Amino acid sequence: MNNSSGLGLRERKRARTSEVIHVAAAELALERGLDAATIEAISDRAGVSTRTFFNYFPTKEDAVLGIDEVAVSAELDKVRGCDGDLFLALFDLITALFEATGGGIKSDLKRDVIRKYPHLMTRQMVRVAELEDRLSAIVAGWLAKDARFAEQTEAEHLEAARIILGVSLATVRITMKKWASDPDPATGPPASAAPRETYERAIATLGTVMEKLR
Amino acid sequence: MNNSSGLGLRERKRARTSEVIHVAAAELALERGLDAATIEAISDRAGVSTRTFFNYFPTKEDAVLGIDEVAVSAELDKVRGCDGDLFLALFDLITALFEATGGGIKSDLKRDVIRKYPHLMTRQMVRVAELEDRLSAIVAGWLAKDARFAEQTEAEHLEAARIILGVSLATVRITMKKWASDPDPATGPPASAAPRETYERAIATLGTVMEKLR
DNA sequence: TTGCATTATTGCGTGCAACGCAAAAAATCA
DNA sequence: TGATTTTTTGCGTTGCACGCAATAATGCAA
Repeated sequence: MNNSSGLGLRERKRARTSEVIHVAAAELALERGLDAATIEAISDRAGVSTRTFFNYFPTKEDAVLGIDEVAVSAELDKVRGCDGDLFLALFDLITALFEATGGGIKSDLKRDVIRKYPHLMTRQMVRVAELEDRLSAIVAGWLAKDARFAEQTEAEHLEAARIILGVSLATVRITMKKWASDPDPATGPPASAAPRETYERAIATLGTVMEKLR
Repeated sequence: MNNSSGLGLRERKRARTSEVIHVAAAELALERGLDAATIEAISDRAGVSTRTFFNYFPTKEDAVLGIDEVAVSAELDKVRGCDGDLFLALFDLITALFEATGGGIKSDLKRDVIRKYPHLMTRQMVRVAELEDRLSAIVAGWLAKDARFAEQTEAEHLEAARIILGVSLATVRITMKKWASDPDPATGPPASAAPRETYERAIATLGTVMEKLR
């Protein structure tokens, strides 16, 4: 480790290659369509062999979305508290997982490609849902430190955490789908603010619905 | 239409073939594993060509689960009211979609195969989620006839319906996952009662959580 | 019952995804 | 520099998904 970033050359190069492949995949999907963006074409543009492609991404869709398993896992390992609203904290965590990879142009690309192929959002959600165990453990940790859940057992915390997580994921999915189907916001305001508010209102709606339906 | 079932011979034969393929797929998956249950092997056992396989199911997993698009659509077209608890009515609707196809041995097969390969449950949920628009329209209809939502606009009904649907799907998924990971219930009591109660308790938990977290 | 129209089945061929394996290339370290 | 470890790559294999056109089965009408 003789450099400034704390990462060896190998790791940096690996991250860079991952990004190159992702960008190639996403751009190709935007330019010529998802079907035409074949793995061979993506690999060509990225300047790697098709075999190397699979050393970085298990599926084409993962490459288009730029899902970097290592980065996602690292993001999960960050210790997070929950100071304010639990649902909002969870929203931030989930969206952080979406964008885990370091960023750069990627966010915009990802947004465009999901806009064009909304089913990728579902894919993305499924991927996050696969982290269910780790995520619900985090939420359970939050509950354990929350005075309002002090009287509950650890098992009950986990139970509640799973439900909260599932509900949040569903709500994020709805939120993002709406966001993706919206007409372009004219590149005006910070595009990332809107979904968070939409999500917040959706949770509020859920609150009143639960109240009325019991 | 000169028979008792109201279906022509063609339709009956089609339904039968669909079932034969599904059973072959599920049994093979149970006997030799999901990977070994190749489309060629399934088709062989079902006595059809591999090409015919794709005339009935778009993917191998759909065949294993026995997802009959026609039957699902028919199930959706049944008019359903919501007399009692809305969440429970939604649970019944969703699980009815799961089992849509007419049944027979299928339910047991399906249960076993999902037990063995839980990720198929996620697949199943994704399939149902693809019906989001039609399902949320149904729920919105229920809300429209509900006195407690009388003051809301149609758009608000649809908005709330989407959220309710998403939450229910998530909860069903959690419920079914738990059910699938449970040890065999010794073939004792009606196995279908348990998930419904588990779901009911989960919704109740969500209610108290929402109360505490606002 | 027979002939016609419709629909289903099948074989063939294509393209692509995914991955195992071992050789070659590159990066790290001593 | 030379040895070690990791990465990249080429090659080959298997299986999924489907288009197309020929063939077979079925339903319908005369």
